[in-house]
Amino acid sequence: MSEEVLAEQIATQLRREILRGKLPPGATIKERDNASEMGVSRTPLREAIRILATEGLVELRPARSPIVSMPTVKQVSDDIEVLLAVEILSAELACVRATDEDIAGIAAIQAEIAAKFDTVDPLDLFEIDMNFHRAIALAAHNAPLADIHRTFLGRLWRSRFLAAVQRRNRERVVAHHDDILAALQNRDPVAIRANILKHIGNLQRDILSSINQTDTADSLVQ
Amino acid sequence: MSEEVLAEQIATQLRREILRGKLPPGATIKERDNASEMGVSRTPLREAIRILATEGLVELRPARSPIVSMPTVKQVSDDIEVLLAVEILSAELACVRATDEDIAGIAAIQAEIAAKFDTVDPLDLFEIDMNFHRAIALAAHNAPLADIHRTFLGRLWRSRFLAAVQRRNRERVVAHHDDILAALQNRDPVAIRANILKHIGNLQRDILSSINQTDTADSLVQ
DNA sequence: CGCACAAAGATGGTATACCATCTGAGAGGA
DNA sequence: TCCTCTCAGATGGTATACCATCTTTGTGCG
Repeated sequence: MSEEVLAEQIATQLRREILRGKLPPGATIKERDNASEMGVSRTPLREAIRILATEGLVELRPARSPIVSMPTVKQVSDDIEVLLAVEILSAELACVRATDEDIAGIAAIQAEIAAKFDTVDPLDLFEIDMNFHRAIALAAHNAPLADIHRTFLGRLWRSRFLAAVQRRNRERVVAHHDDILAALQNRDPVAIRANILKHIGNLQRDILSSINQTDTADSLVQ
Repeated sequence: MSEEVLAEQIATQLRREILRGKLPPGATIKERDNASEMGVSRTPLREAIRILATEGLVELRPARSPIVSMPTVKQVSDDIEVLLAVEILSAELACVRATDEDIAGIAAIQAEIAAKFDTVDPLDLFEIDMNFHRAIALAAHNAPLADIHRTFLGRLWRSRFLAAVQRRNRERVVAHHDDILAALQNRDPVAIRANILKHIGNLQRDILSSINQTDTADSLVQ
């Protein structure tokens, strides 16, 4: 038994494979095959699948193999709707509750994004961008709210990534983050709401146009 | 194999026992004991515990027995904060997206509450009250949002119940629901936001005063 | 008398074997 | 030729046995 529970490790590995596209939407995850492939038994693999199911990354079907989620446009749109509300609430709360250290940490992440934007690979940049938003959610000092935020960020990870590689706009992203950061530093809930709304609103538009371009049906396919 | 997956049945039963207080906060749930007691094996019981853990009703501890959650005031307060935001967003969306059937169903539930308020037992009334709020969340036609709502309603169930039996105010509850329903029927997002805020704001006050009265420490104990 | 260490029991984590159900292919009849 | 029924393989659900670790208690030494 290593440092972490096996099911968590498996979930982490599967999550990466799903988000990176190695396990494309629609792929089945057979308990026996994947378990033997990863060198573990079915029990922890099964538990890992349940974890990913609560995160919305895989879909359980009664008496059938679970499949990697293949969200419809409606589902993606709903997820964005929730993410937007959660980000706004988190940011507003952060204006009140964030410590100076919280804000300094967020500013550091933003500086890192600005510095590395043109040099680092998109995947890694994406992780940093995610950290920016995660840090704001954490600065709200509301644990369940941060949990929801993490869940929906993960659920939208793939859609966001597909949209981002297709529409890479340094000025806009950096400027938006600057606006958000400035509002937080001024502890101005009204301004931060407007800035988040603008930022995620663009995200929504990008994702939906990305889906429409890459796919004619109503589902995201690999 | 019966109509539903065993783990779900076990989760439902355990959930009821927790919410009804048969399994008080702080109680340990030993896999072997509870499994043999319920006549099932450890595997599905274990899975049920994980389900309840994602709902926040039980708390997993590494290499220890899971315990029924014993939320602190801070945790309850955070949960209410999320519930409030989710209810407001749901209600606003419902003003736009609810079908006439949705609204009629909600009105019917409200009528049932008003009719049964003084006759039915608090536990059953509570279920109906929960249905009222659930119905509004469902009328937003955003599945993940409704999931979050259900989760936090469940998480706060016990706190709300303890507060409700202690402070039973027919006029206020019915009037609040009437206001919310009227705003929905008028499809007035601004009014419904104000009315939900008032309703849940009272809930928050009641719960916190209830905790302070029944417990001097910072946790909810049986 | 008290503290520390060790051993045994308890308990969650993992592996595996068995069972019920679903799917799909193939054979047989209309 | 096509439909249907049956059977075998596949696959998820469940039970159980084993393992690692933690807790607790008791004993022995200081």
